[in-house]
Amino acid sequence: MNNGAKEKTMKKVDGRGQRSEESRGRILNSATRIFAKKGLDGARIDEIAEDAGINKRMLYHYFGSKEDLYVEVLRFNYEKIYTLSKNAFNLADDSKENVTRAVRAYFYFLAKNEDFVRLTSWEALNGGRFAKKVIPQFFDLVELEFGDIIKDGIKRNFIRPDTDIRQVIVSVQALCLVYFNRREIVQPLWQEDLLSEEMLEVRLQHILALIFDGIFSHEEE
Amino acid sequence: MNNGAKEKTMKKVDGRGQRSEESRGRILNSATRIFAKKGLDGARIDEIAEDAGINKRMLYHYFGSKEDLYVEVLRFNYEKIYTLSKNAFNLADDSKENVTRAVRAYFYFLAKNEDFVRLTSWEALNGGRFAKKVIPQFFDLVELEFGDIIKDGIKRNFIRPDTDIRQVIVSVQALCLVYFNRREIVQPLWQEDLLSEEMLEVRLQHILALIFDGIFSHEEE
DNA sequence: ACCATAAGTAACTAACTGGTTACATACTTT
DNA sequence: AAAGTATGTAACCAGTTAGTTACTTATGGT
Repeated sequence: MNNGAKEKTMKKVDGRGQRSEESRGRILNSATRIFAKKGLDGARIDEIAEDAGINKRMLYHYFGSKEDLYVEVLRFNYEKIYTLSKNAFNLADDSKENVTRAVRAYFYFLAKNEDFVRLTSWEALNGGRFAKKVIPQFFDLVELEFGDIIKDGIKRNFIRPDTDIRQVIVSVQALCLVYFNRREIVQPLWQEDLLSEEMLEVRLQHILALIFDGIFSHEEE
Repeated sequence: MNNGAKEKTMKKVDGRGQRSEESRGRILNSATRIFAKKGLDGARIDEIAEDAGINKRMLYHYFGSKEDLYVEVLRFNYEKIYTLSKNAFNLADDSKENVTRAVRAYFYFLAKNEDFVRLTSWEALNGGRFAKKVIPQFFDLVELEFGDIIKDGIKRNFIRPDTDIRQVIVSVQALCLVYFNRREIVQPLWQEDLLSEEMLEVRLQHILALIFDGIFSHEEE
């Protein structure tokens, strides 16, 4: 419904159409930040409108309702990681390199998109009620691409044949996500900046070491 | 403040004192369930009061405010895992057995206390703002005990000496937590009951395999 | 029996929230 | 320039929420 109106205004390159697109964009960005920070319940429409420098009337004009806006925010952000998986998850000859690159890409994507981490965390807590409405393939897509990398690794005998791919995918997600998800709780205990270049790399190397020595075939034991 | 009133009523074994303790307990249980399900913002005081079969007036009498009740709920639930770490985290001679037992205890505690998983997840999303107020040692305690197990493993040469203990603790938490945290999102994709005895054991064994082959010294590679 | 107090009830309020409406202005097309 | 539409504003509404108040009932000590 909003998409229809959007397209109609889109064809105007200048003037009102452009301004409406700008407004939509500003709302989406503000809403992303505020929904990420406070969740669907905690976020206030008035706050989003004010932050976007737009009137509440216009916000409802563009997005219909709070929940609809929230869903649009999810779509807007999920598209980012969808793009990531299409670009960074390639199948080369070196299995170890494939996994490393995919995990690194995923890890640094999360590091640089805290809003995304938080949005998905809120979603997890309400059972993916809204995420399901938007791009239901999303979760699959990234996982499928990563799954292919693992499968290929098994075929090439770099990864143990009895590896449970689904479990590995959940584990990789877990190892990356929780670091950012619980950052604010861990930070005061560690007394270090978990987002510094060094600490990020330490964490990533730890994750890779854990994964590889777990899933790669060993000669011994 | 409430503790004072509580103690005063406690000394009566029967009658008013007992009933007030019962009421407090019922409120705490209802609040745990509802806060876990909907979070601090989503939960409604009226809903909690009704669920506890008590008047809202009394709820405020016992707990002062919504936030105070929330904090009490956190304390009430954190004490459970504190007890766990004291009972299940023992140092025996077999390092592998120590780690296995601790991880298993932690994993099954989470499996059987979904409210706890959700409460801590909500807390992670608001930066542990309220958790910090209650038992600030909590997070440390479990981690310290587990850290000791790892340290002991290193001393006994079962675990690589260059192991970053903090990273391992976060990773263990991650591998266990995310399975339950994202259960509702993973479930429709896997089309299996993630909480069935079999699936729980599959996940636990996967976690243990991943951890051990990561942190235990190998002869090769 | 009586009284002080704890436990409980229901109705209320002041503030706030998501959502709406009546109205004004700016821009584009013809 | 007229007309139509996109964009914007502010006041408003109905429902909800956390928290309160005035009042009643039950209990235990004396």
